[in-house]
Amino acid sequence: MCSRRTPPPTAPGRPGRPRSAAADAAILEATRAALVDLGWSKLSMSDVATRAGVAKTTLYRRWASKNELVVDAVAVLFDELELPDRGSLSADIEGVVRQFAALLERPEAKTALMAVVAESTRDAPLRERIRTSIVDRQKRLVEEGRRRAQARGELPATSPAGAVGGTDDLIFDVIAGAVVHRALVSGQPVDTQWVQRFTALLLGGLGAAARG
Amino acid sequence: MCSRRTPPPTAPGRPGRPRSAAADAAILEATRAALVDLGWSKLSMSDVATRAGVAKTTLYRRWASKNELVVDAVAVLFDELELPDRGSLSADIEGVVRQFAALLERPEAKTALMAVVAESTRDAPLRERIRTSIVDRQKRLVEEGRRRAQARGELPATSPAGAVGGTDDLIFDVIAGAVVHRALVSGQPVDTQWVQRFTALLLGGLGAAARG
Amino acid sequence: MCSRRTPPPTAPGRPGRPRSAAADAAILEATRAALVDLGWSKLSMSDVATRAGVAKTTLYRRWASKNELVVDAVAVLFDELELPDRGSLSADIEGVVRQFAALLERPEAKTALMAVVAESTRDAPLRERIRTSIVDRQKRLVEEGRRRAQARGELPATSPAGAVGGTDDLIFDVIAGAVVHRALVSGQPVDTQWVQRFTALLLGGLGAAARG
Amino acid sequence: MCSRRTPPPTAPGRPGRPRSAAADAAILEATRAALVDLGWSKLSMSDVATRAGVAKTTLYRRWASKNELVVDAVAVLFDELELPDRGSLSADIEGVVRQFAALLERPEAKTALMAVVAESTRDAPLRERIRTSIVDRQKRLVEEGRRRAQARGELPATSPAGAVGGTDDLIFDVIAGAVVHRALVSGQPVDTQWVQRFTALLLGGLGAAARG
DNA sequence: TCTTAAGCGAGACGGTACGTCCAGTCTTGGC
DNA sequence: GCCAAGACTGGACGTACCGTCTCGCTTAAGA
Repeated sequence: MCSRRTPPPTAPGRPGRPRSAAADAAILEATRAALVDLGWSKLSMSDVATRAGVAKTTLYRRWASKNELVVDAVAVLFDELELPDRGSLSADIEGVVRQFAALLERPEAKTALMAVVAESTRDAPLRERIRTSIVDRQKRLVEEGRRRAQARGELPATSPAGAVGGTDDLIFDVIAGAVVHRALVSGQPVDTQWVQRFTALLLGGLGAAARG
Repeated sequence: MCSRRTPPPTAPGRPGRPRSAAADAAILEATRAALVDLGWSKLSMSDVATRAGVAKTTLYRRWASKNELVVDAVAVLFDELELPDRGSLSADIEGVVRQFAALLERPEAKTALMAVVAESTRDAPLRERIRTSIVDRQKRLVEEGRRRAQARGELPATSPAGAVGGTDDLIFDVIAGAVVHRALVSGQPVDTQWVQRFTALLLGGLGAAARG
Repeated sequence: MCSRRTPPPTAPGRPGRPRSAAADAAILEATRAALVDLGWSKLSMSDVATRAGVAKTTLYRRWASKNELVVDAVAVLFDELELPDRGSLSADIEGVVRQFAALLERPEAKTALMAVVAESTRDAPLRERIRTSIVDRQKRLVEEGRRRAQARGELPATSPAGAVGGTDDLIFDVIAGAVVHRALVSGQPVDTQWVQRFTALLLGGLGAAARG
Repeated sequence: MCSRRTPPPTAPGRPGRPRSAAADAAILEATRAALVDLGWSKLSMSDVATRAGVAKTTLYRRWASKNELVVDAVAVLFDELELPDRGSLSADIEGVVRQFAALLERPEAKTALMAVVAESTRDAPLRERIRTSIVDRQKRLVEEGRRRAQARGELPATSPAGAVGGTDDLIFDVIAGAVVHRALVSGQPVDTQWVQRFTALLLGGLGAAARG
C-alpha cells in the first residue's frame, strides 16, 4: 500500500533517522477523533497535529493533503466489515446491509466518506486511492456471499461473474449505493423493515436473473 | 420555498429599495460557473461575488452560507430531469437512469451533490433543505413511472405505495443510490451494458415482489 | 510621507470602509513595546498584531514587511531630538551628542536602528525609507547648530555648506557615526569624559578648517 | 580564540574520531558565500551546511548559533586591513579610510557587520565576541598610525594614549564610525572628496589637541 | 417633492487555517 | 566520538477566505 506521500519511507538500510511508527498510528487515531468532534469541513491539519502530539510538518511529510489523510484514517473502519455465514443468501444480504448501515452511522465514517468522494470528483489520484483503499476491498464481501450461495445451490454455479463488469460489481453498487442513499441522502433510517424489503427486492432480481 | 436567509424578501408593501431580482439569477449562475471551474472545495464566496458582479454583502444578505447557496444553485439542475413515456416500464427505467447518469457527469452537479450531502451529515437544516429542494422533488419520477406501469398492467394496481416507507421510496433509493455509487464511488461509467443489466435486475425484483 | 504599503490610503471620497486611524497608532506603539521586550530578531508580526489588538492582515495591509514597520515605529523617536541654544557651539555639540547617546540607550532604538540598517544593505527601497524617515530628518540639527555658530561668530559666515556633499553632511556622519560606533560597536559608554574629548576634537577640526 | 562551542576541540589525547579541520574552513567559506548570495537575514544554517557539504549536526557541534558563526566567518575579512607607511599621517589616515570603505563595500561584510551588531544589543556574549574577534583587533591600526606620526614628529610624543579611554579609542570610534555611517546609514559613497575632507577635519582636530 | 428605509458597491476589519520554511535537537548506521 | 542523513517539535511566515462592519451612494414607495 503506497499510501504515503514520499516513496517507500522505511527502506531498511536507508540513512537518517527512521520515521516514527507510533506517530502514524497517533495521527490516524487523532484524525478519526477530529472527524467525530468536528466533521470533515472543520477538521484542520493543525488540530490533528495537536491531538496527535505531533508537529504539522510530520503530517505533511507523510500525507500530501487532508483528503489523503482522511482516506487512510477511515479506510480501516471499512475493513472491519465481515460476512459470517448466516445460513442463507437472504440472511447474508441482510447481515451485510445492517453492518454497512451501522458503519454509516458512525460520525467519522459518514462525514468523511461523502466528503472525500466529493473531493475525488476533481482529483484523479484521490479517486484512485479511495478505490484502492476502501471501495475495492469491500467487493470481497459480495464475492464471498455469491460463492456461498452457489455452494448452497441458491444461485447457479455458471457465470463466475467476477470478471470486469461482472454481476458482482453490479450487486456491489446496488447494495452499497442503496444503503448510502437511504442513510445519507434521503436521510431515512435503515431499519428492519427497509432492510427486509430491500433484501426481498434484490433476491427477487437475482432469482429472475438466474432463471432468465 | 424559504430558500432565502431573510423572511419573505419581496413583500409588496415593504419600505426601502427592493432587492435586485437580477442579482439572484447572476449569483446562482456564477455559483454554477465557479463549481465547474473550481469544484466545491475551492469555491469561495468572494469569487462568486466577483463573477456575479455583486458585493459580498449581497450574497450574505440572501444566503447564510456557502452550502445553502450551492444547494439552491444546483437544485434547478435536478428539476430538468423528465420521464417521457417510452412505452414500457423497462424503457422508462433505462431512460431515467441514463438521464440521471448524464446529470452526474456534469461537473457542477457531481462535485456539489456529494459535498453538500457530506456537510449535511452535521447540519440538520442543510439536510432538510437538500431533501426539500433536491431529493424529494425527484420522487415524482418514480411515482410517475409506477403509475404508468400500473396503467399498462406491468405492475399490479394494488398497494398505492406512496405512503411513508412505501415501495416508491425504496425504488428511489435503489435507483439513485446505484447510479450515484457506480458513477462517483466506484468511478465506473454508467454505460449501456450496465444500465441494461441494472434494469433487468430491478425489473426482476419488482416482478417477484408483484408475484409474492 | 508615503510610508504605507498601499497608495494614499485615506483619500476622502474613496469607496469602502476607511482604514482605522486608531489601528495605526496601536500598531506602532505595539511594535515599540515588542522591540523593548523581544528585540528586533525575535519580534514577530503575529506578536505585534496580538499586542495591538489587531489582525495580522491589518498589519500586512499597511506595511509590506517587518522592516518597514519597524522603521516607522522608531522614526518618531528620532524626531524627539532637539537642539536648544546652549550658548556656544561647544555646548550645542555636547548637548546633541548626549541626547543622541541617550536615545541609543533606549532598547527599542538600538536594536531596531542597527537591524534595519543591516537589512537595508540588500534592500534599496528600505534604504530610501530609512534615509527619508530617519536620517535626513536629523540633519536639521547640524544645520541649526552651524547657523547659530555662524551667528555667534564662532564659524565664518562663508560657505553655506548645505549643498550636496557640503560640510554639514560630513559633520553629521562624524557625529552620528562616532556616537553609534562608541555605543553599539565598541560597546563603551558615552560618558562625560568621552563627550568632552570628542567635542574638543571636532571643534579643533572645525576651527582648523575655518582658518585653512 | 575560544570561538568554538565546545572547549578546546582538538585536545591531543582525546578519545574518538577527531574533528575534521577541513570542515571548519569549508563552513566558514560557505558562510561567506551565503552572505554574499542571500544576505544575513535569509542565510540559513541548513543552507550553509549544504554549501559546505556538511551535516547540520557538524555546524551545531562547533557554533552555538548563526550569529557566532557569522562573526567568525567575517572576522577574518577585517584582519586583512593593513597600514603600510605612506609617508605622512595624512596619507596614512586616507589610506586606512579607503581600505575600510572598500571592505564595507563587500556584501558579506556590510550585511553581516550591522546585523551582528544589532543582535549583540541584546546578547552580551555575542557583544564580547564581536569586540574580541573584530573590533579590538583593528585598534592596532590606530595605534600603529599614531606611533608612526609621533616618530615623524607630526604628533607630540607625550601621552601614550593607549590606556583605557585613551585618545586611540576616540580616534578609532571617529574614523570607523564616520566611515560606517557614511557608507551604510547615509548611504553615500566614500569617495575621494569625502575622504580628503574627513581627513582634513580629523588632522585639524588632532593638531588642535596637540597644541591645546 | 421630499423623506425614509433598505439595497448596494467597495473594501477594511478580527479571525482561522493554510502549507512552507527554518531553528535547533535527536536518532539512526557507518567510519 | 565524529560524521551524513534525515526525522523530529515548535513557531513564524505571508496568503487566502471567512463572515461582519462601516462607509457613501442609489433606488423606490409613501408622506
